[in-house]
Formats: sequence, structure tokens, C-alpha cells
Amino acid sequence: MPRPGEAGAQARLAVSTVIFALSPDAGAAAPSLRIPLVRRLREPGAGRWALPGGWLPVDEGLDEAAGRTLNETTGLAPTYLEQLYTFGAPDRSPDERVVSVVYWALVHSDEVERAVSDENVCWFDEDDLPELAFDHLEILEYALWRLRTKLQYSRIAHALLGETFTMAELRGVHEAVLRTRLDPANFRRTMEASGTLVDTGQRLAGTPHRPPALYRFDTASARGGDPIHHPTRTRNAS
Amino acid sequence: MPRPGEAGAQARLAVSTVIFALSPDAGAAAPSLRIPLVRRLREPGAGRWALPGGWLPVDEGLDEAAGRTLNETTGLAPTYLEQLYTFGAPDRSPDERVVSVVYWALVHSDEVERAVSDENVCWFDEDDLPELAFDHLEILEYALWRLRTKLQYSRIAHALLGETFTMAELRGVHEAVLRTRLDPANFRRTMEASGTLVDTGQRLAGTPHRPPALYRFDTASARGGDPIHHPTRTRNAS
DNA sequence: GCAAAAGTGTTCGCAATACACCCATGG
DNA sequence: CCATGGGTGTATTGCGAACACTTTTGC
Repeated sequence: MPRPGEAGAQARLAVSTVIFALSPDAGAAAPSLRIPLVRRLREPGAGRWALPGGWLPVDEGLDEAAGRTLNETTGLAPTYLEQLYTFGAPDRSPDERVVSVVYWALVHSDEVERAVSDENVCWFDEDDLPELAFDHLEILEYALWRLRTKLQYSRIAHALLGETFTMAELRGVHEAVLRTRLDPANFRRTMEASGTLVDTGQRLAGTPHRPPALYRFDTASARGGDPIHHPTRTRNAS
Repeated sequence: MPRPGEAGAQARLAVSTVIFALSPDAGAAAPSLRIPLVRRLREPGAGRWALPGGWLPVDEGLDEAAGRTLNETTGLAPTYLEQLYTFGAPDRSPDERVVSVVYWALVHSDEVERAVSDENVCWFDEDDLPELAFDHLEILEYALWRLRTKLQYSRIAHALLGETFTMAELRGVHEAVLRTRLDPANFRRTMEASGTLVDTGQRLAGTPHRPPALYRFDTASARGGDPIHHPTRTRNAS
């Protein structure tokens, strides 16, 4: 780290979060990804939609800031939170130099129903996005890429569902995120082989057909393919 | 992005880089990874060794700042440069709040010989590191993890070699980084199948045995497994 | 010709795919 | 009993690991 002193002009540090959830009609049909955005009230970019975020307070950690602003704007607690990338091109904001540390998060679908949504905070479907401020579209697409990539080698889909779920629901998440059809038989085997699912023994009644088994995610075997290391992966609301 | 105004106390933004190169005796024996560090002259952490870096100038991009400080401290140009992670725990620096955007880089082994090395800039072997300042050991270990992980699904080992190289040299890089023995036969096939190698037609004479073929990296087919997107992956010195 | 590395061929086992087939429930 | 999704069994394929084998040089 360099020496202090010689203050000079400095870039401002912001923390933003790309939040993913499933469309509320999770049980029925094919669910789709939804992202909450906030309407910018001031210049630059007033009127446009932007990622939730804020300036970084001096005494707050990056993860905490991401989780806090997520909670403040949506009223939700993330079930998964991870740093995405830091964007800092000199011209990404017209007026002043802003460097944004961006996180991405997943929230439980059963929480989405009681999420904040008003004229200034609105949830948009993945392929029905409004015009975004600054470079936020680029950021969002990068977050989508990361979500899709990570879903294929890590077990994070459960973070978009509730406490328990059927195999078909879990498959539905993968299909929605990856935008593909998956073979039910092979998907089941792959998931069972991963060792991250626990059969609750319960079955979901009320379906017009054979009642499916309900599974729970095994947090103990939640082997992060990531570093051993590093910050909080999951946290609660403040 | 939040509104300007309400300045208040702000964290300071630094950019640091973890630089990897092979030990100069690349041809012979088993090469090892080396990392240049700079000695801190001032408090906090005076006397200890730290990653090369500096405060981020207001008008300079993150990638440019990483490449520049790399060049200033080592005299080298990176053949590979990528953002690693942003570290920002409130207590990682004792005096003031510092957020560090950290990059990692690979440099050609044939450039290492003319690298700067004096009493304040010194290259350390991967498993002979001195005591590091701040959280730089944690950062370095994370960078090592990323290098090892990425080597297995991306073709970046060539960035540690010169313009042309033998199959054995390329394998030596993988073995040094991954710290494993690799089967020469299977390694060859895997590399040839990747389509990133071009046989120059030349052969390396002077070996005590059958002269091996010299290969070149095919920059055209350098498919980044990464985003389509995003900043410069390779750049020259300023 | 002999040692040693370069380079080729062959086999094995695993895991993902494709797809045929039985099971259980509501209507 | 039938339509439909839940759930199981099985053949095929592609790829990486293991390893036997041939080739080419310096000495």
C-alpha cells in the first residue's frame, strides 16, 4: 500500500449489487429471472434506472455495504452474496470519477413476494429491461454471465428457491437461468450425485399427478468450489 | 450510482498487482514461481515487503494503473493482466481506510532477466516468502489459487514463457504451477487438441537427446473462457 | 549401441447424454 | 382407466488417466 499524504484529487467509491430472483409464479410454468432496479432522481442520468447501491461509508466493509444497500432498497436479505468485479473506467460517470465495487446476490423466491416495489424501486424481467444509466447494462450482463457460468459447476440454484423444493422446481431454476431444456432423469442423477441434496421424506401433495419428494439443501456439504478463503458468502439482513 | 455532494470521510483507493514469473533457469530442472515485492519505507508496516502498487490517480483507468505500477516497479510489461479482487475490510490498514483493487499478471520468462531487482525491489520464490505487510499474504494466496484454477481450464501458461517453446517447457510450467507431475503423452494430446498451439516447424538443437519441436501460441484462437466483454487482457508497457 | 527424452497407440473407467420404461396420483 | 409428470434402468459416447511402445538424437 502506498504512503499517505499528498492527498490530491481522488475517485469516489461506490458499492452496487446486481440482485437476482425468480418470478413469483415459481411453481407454475417456466419461471424467469427478475432484477430490481432503482430510478435515479438526480443528474447525471436522472429518470433512468440503475443498480441499487450507494457510496461506501468509511467504517463499513464492502460485503456489509452491499448487503445493507440490498436490504434498504428491496427489504430483502440475500441468501447468496459475492463480489463480481470493480468497474473504474475514468469516463463511466460524466461528472466525476466513480469507481464501483459491484456485488451480485441471489434471494429466496418466497421472500420476493414481500419485496419492496414502488415507483422508484421496480423489478424487471431479464429480457424486458429498461434503459439503464451509465455502464450498468454492461455490468448486468456480466453478472448474468457469471450466474450462468457458476450455476454449471457450483450448486447455487437452491439460493433462488425456498427452504424446501421439489426436483422439478430445482430443475426449473436451472432451465430458467441457462435458458435450456434439461433431461429430468439425468438432472436428477447429477444432483443426487453431488451430495448437496437431502430428502426430507415429505412429499408435496395437491399436484394433479404423482406427488414429488421435497428436498432440502445440505448446508454442511456446501463445498465452495471457490477459495477456502474470503469474505462472507451468506449473510442476514441487518 | 449515488448522488454527489455530502462528501464526508472517504476511503482511499489503491491499485496493487500480484506478478508471477518463472525462475530464470527455465530450461533446466523444475522451474518455480517467483513474485516481485517492494520494501515499505514508511509506516505503517515499514521494513516489511508488500505488493507493488500505488494510489489510483483520478484520471487513470484501473487496468492502466495496474500495468503502469507493474512497469514502474519491475521494468517489465505484462503478457497477461486481469483483475483479481477488491479488498476493503475496514481494519486492513491500521491508520486509514484503504480499499485496494488488486490485479494479477504474468510476465515472459525471457524478460525476467532484465527485471529490476535492488534492495527495495526483490523477487521471492513462491515458497520462500518474507513476512508481508497488511493482508498481502492473504491476497497473494488468493492470486495463487486463481492462477492454479485458471490454468486448468484456460490456456495461459504460454504467458510465462517466451515467444517459442517446447512441449516439455510448457509442461514444466503446468507442473510448476500446479505442483504435480503430468503425463507427457496425455499433456501433449490435451494441448494439441486445444488448438492454441502452432508448430513452428523448427526444432531445438543442442539437447542431449532427440530434438523437440518448437511451438508458438496461436493468438487468433485465444478464446477467452471468460466474458466476451471486459477490459484489456494484454497490454504493453507505457 | 545405449541412455534418455520425444512422440504415438491402446485400453480402461468415469461421467454426461439419450431414451425406453415403470410408478403413482387426480380426474 | 387414462393422462401426466415423478422416478428408475440401460445403452452409447466422449474424454481424460494409465501405460506400453516406437523414434531420434548425443555420446
